[in-house]
Amino acid sequence: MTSAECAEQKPYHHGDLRRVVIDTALDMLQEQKGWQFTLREIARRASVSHSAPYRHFPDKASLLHELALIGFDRLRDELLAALDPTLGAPIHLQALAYAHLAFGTRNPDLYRLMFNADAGEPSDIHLDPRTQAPFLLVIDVLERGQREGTIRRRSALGQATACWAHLHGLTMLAIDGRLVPEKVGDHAIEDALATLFDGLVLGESQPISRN
Amino acid sequence: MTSAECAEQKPYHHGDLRRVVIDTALDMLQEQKGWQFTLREIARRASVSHSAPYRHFPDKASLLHELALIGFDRLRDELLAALDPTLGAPIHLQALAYAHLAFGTRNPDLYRLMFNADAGEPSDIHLDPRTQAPFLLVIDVLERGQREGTIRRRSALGQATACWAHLHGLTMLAIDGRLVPEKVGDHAIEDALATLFDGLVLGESQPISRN
DNA sequence: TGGCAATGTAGACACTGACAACTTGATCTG
DNA sequence: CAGATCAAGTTGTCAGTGTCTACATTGCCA
Repeated sequence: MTSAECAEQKPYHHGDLRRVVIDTALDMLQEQKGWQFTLREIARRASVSHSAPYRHFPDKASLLHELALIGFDRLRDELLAALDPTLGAPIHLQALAYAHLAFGTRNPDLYRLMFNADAGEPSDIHLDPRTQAPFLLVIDVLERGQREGTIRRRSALGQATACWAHLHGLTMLAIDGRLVPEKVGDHAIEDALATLFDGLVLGESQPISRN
Repeated sequence: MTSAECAEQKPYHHGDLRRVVIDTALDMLQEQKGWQFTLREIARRASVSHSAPYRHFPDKASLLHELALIGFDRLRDELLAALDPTLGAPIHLQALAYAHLAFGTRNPDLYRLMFNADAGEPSDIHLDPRTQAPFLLVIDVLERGQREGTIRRRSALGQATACWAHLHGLTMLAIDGRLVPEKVGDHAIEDALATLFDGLVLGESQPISRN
């Protein structure tokens, strides 16, 4: 029985505008190319005056900041969902890799927003624990693999950075349509991941390739 | 004896405006954060009317496109300068890696612009031969290394994609200030590259670490 | 009951990208 | 050498944007 039920005449106060602004912005990120959506368009879609969103976000940059943090939450959730403790570390890493790629491919503009740290903020976003969660996940799996003897013994932090960079780069290239088959082959992603795992996994246990 | 010499009163026609627009835009990319410079600011700096640049670029996106292509030219030049045919493939790759990183670090916003393919164009930029040149360089070195027996035998295309992704990701993370030591260790870049080379280089010849 | 703080509205300002119409001047042709 | 032509630069204009200020509405608490 919320007040939003009598849709005949909308009440003066929206009641849940902050959430609606965020949801609308996320929708527009999915639709549009680039995150050059406008606050006024968001207000229009929410049937609210053009400056109402400013009651909830001091400026556009802070909305972008919030969206990026939500993106990291979602990425962490999707990586968590891909975890299966019964599997060994190498397969585990592969599942994480494909989950990461899938997330980026499904939310290209949100993904770009998360990592660009543009939008005016001095990229202090990367110090937020919410952005660190996915990284810590990878470190855990690597350390477990080193204890199991399936992962090459090196600084897990360095290996995690390597995974992070590799996956991030691959995702960006995929998002930007840079992995066109004529240039990079038909199995670019699998091949690139194979080289990453060549550097991580001990022994000849090649990661299973997707078909 | 150009007409630009009598600076007392500037002539009606600038004479070299296209180049000046590009150079000014490149300057602003270096100064500012983000490529949200304005065409009008460029015109102001060039002491030219606000719509003069439109005689040389149909819109802002096409200027960004041109800037990105110039960026790829410069990246190719810097990678070429790092090449030394007397060296073996592994060291060679390491030199390319550091050159790539240096380029991105020195021109962060230009680098981001090159890869974002945002700005409205449908990312057809990646089909331009000018953007392919750096990629082909890496393939050459990898194929040579495979013939020499210093590089693991795999699809060179896939390995090149792996290098490309790894380097791109690492550069982006570095540019975005994501590799803060508290999170990722003091030797994040060296460590991450070590894992890449673990996956590429045959035998125990570890790449020389920078100190 | 009254007032206050949160939330929404209306209006304004400077700025931007883009377009149209006009001006200038070099260059080419008869 | 006169004059057309056309690239290149100018002013003016328009819709749209982010952001600020002043005002309106309303739920809630003393």
